[in-house]
Amino acid sequence: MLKVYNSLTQKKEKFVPLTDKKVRMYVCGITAYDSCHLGHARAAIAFDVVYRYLKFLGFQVDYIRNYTDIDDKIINRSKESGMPWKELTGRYIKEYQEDMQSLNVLPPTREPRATEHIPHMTKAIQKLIENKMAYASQTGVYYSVRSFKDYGKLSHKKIEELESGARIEIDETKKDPLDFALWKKAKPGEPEWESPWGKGRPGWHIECSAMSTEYLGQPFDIHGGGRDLIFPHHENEIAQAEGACAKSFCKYFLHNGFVNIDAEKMSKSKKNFKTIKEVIAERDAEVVRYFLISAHYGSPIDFTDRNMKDARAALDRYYLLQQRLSALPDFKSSKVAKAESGVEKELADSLKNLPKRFQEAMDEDFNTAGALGGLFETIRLFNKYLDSLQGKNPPFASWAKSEWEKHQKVFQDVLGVFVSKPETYFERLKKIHAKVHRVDVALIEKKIEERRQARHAKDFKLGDEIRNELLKMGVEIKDKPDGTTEWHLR
RNA sequence: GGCGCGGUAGCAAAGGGGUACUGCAUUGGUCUGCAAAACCAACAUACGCCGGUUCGAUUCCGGCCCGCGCCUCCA
Repeated sequence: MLKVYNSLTQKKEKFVPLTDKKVRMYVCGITAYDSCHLGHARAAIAFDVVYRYLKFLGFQVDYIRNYTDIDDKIINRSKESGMPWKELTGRYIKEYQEDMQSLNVLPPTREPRATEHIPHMTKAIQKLIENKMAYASQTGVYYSVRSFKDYGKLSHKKIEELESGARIEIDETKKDPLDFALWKKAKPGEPEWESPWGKGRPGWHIECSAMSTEYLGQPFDIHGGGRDLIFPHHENEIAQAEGACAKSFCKYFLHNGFVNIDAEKMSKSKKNFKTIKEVIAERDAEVVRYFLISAHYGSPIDFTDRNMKDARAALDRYYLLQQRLSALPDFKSSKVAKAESGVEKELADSLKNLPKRFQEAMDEDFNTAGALGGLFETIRLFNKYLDSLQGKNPPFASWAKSEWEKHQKVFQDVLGVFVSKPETYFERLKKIHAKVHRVDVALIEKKIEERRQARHAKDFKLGDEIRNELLKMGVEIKDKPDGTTEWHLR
């Protein structure tokens, strides 16, 4: 039974979709005016895992993730750069999609853009005006926050408290400082669309309530996004959707935690961000994805060199086992091989329990960290078994391998990691690290060849000297039984 | 000031009323010409502090301290 932490109720609740076997989910995407950073990657991956797990559970999932392709930041950036807004947003949407592909994030069912849904938004605004929840002024149309009695139910804030803390805004024709814009009238030279209140553009919040309800209906099941969107963005979406048609907006609100740098939130305004492209180039996309799912999606996660190295080490451990396993014969028989020795029984049990343990963890609000814990326990036992193998009971060996591979499929499908061939993975990392640490691969290989010759001539002293020399360069070597030597960078 | 999230070993991170999944690091060992990898063993006098409930709490309740976040755009 899947349970999810619902920000609305502040509790972990049983997940029961509104329509049997169907899940309708909307996640706030990006504002396309600049390159995306790790924080955006985290949100995307968090909900990608939600999407994948729901599908794994057999739900038919309708997953919408939007692009904000018009707003003040876009207009400003367009002015600064001289690039037309449409070209600008097109460029960054494309870049985002490339980033998502490298991170193995599945495309949602639909990725609507705000500017393609202006008529729906104006219709929604009209409805709000009719319901006396909104009013037009000289500068645009505003939502009257006080007219919505449930305002604050998501962020658990009270209007009076907001009032006292509200910052003073200049040049507003709002009736109340808390009211927010549904429609902004265009200033000369700004992008504009027709509306009953004059040419202009939609406010930020209306796009999400309009597009989500257009594609998913009202109410729908899951609304996701970063924690920073709880207020005011999601709070305002609720006010708009429920103010317009007196039906509940969405059943479960899920929010992901931030990526921190030095224990502080990564963000554009603090200028302490790392773009997705940068991090992928420096540490590998699969390592980045592993890192981001190694903690629960709702908690903060600290981006540090050490944490990234740990993530890489864990993934290395996984692929090292895969490499060992490739030497085992494939499973041919249809009969389940019997575990004989103690280690075999231990491994067989662990393999048997792995899917259960995986699902139990994932059922607890998508606990990816817990799921990985179970996997690594099996990895340890598999290594132990392989160490004690000595060619006994080969049917069990190949059966265990096939069981393992069967379960890997689930991890790959749901978590989106462990998807490479071991050789490809190590090759990729070798290249990245050689580049990042500026080491000369040709030189390393030359040294290794020198060492091979020295060892062949039984000159172990020279061989060890070369090995130490390489170690000083950060190169670690591994002599394989077949006489070849592998290397990797520390 | 209001609201929210969190504080688990050297680091990271699960768990959860009956004495702690996992990854990295450290120490000793097995293996290896030596290494590396792997495996074995050791490593938290009990999970921020103080009270309460309980036969029993790190896990529940209350208070406190500390960190982070939102209250302006933000994944």
